[in-house]
Amino acid sequence: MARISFKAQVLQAREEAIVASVNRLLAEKGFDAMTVDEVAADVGIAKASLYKHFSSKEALAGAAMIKILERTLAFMEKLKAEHPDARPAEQLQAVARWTMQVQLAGEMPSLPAQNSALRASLTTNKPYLDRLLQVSDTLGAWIEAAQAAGDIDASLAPEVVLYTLFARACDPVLGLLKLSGQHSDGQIIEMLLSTCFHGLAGRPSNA
Amino acid sequence: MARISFKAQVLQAREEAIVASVNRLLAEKGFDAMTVDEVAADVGIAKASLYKHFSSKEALAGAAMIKILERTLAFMEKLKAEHPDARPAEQLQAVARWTMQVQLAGEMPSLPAQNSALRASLTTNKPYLDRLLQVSDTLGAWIEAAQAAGDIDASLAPEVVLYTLFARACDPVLGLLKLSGQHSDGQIIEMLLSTCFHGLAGRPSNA
DNA sequence: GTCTATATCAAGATAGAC
DNA sequence: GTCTATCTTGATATAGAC
Repeated sequence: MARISFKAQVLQAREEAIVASVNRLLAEKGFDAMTVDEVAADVGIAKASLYKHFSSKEALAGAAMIKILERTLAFMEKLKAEHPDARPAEQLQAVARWTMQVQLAGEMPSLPAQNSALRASLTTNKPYLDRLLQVSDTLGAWIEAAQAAGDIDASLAPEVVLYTLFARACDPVLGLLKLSGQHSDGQIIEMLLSTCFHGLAGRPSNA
Repeated sequence: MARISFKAQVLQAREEAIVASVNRLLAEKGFDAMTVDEVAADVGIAKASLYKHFSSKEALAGAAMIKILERTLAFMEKLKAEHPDARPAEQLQAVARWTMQVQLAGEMPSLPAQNSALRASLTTNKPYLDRLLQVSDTLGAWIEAAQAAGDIDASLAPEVVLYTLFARACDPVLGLLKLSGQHSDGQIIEMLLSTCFHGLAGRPSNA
């Protein structure tokens, strides 16, 4: 591992602090409501300094997305290592549970599906696209294996399953339930996991 | 029914045209990306004229939401009239299918969950709140009946089911699948309905 | 690379004539 | 109520000194 100068370490730490702030603000208010002034104030530096590190608001969001994708990849690697013999469907459920926990912790950045400037920026952000592809590939392999094993509905197109898992990772339902304050975090997660994998109808009882 | 002057009819027709434009733009680009200039241009009137009808951008969105809630209420009334003996779970599924069709038709306005100015405006918009409550009450009654009948998982809090149905009515997954172009509208709806009511795991086969 | 101060611009809202 | 022209604001981004 190459030695890194002290100066570079400070720089890197600053960038990590920026990304952490962006991540939190994206989770809390979303991309459109987040302002660059807020980010700068939160980090404790001047806005112009922010722009020395990241060239645009979109680049900030991209960095936050890269970070969460890397956390996701790390979690999936840990799953593979710790439960090498788990059924693919169990791995998928573990990932879904983890994304909900991240969401409950206020650490899941969620981007608007429709902002075109942001989309344009992300689709030319290679580091982001690489990690997105890597996450999709790992999940895709588990999905197909789970379908072959009969644990995930084989009549569903794999991309439907994949998109659904991504969508549930930032589903507004979780935030609404949390806001209503009538259930514990654990209850919320178990109910949403159940609706995700077994639907509103639930597992049929043997009547 | 009171007679309405010709002038008032023209006015009303104009307002309906405005709401229709807003509805389409909200469905297409979302609240934040929609501009009042666009709405005015789409309707074919000056922006200042728009503001004679609606006092703010938030009020425009409110009018569109009222419209879609009224369409929803009308659909549910029709369901009750035409299928008085249907199981509550079937009614719920029919509503979910209908909302997906509306979404596929590009007629489902979707508002950001986090925009605070918009939320503040809607929470003081009585006509909107009234209709929202009415829709929620009808759905809530069906949900509890379906749980009693064993067709909806009784271990789920009713509000989880309600929020989930609302969320699936503007789920981004549908738009993504439509965009990918690999499935017909009918296939998309059936797959998403299945994941909604029977989950990613699907109905267990009798192995 | 950090700061203060400023340019620039898009978009919500309004003035005032007709 | 409709228009054209304008006001105002908030937010992205940058200039230029240190």
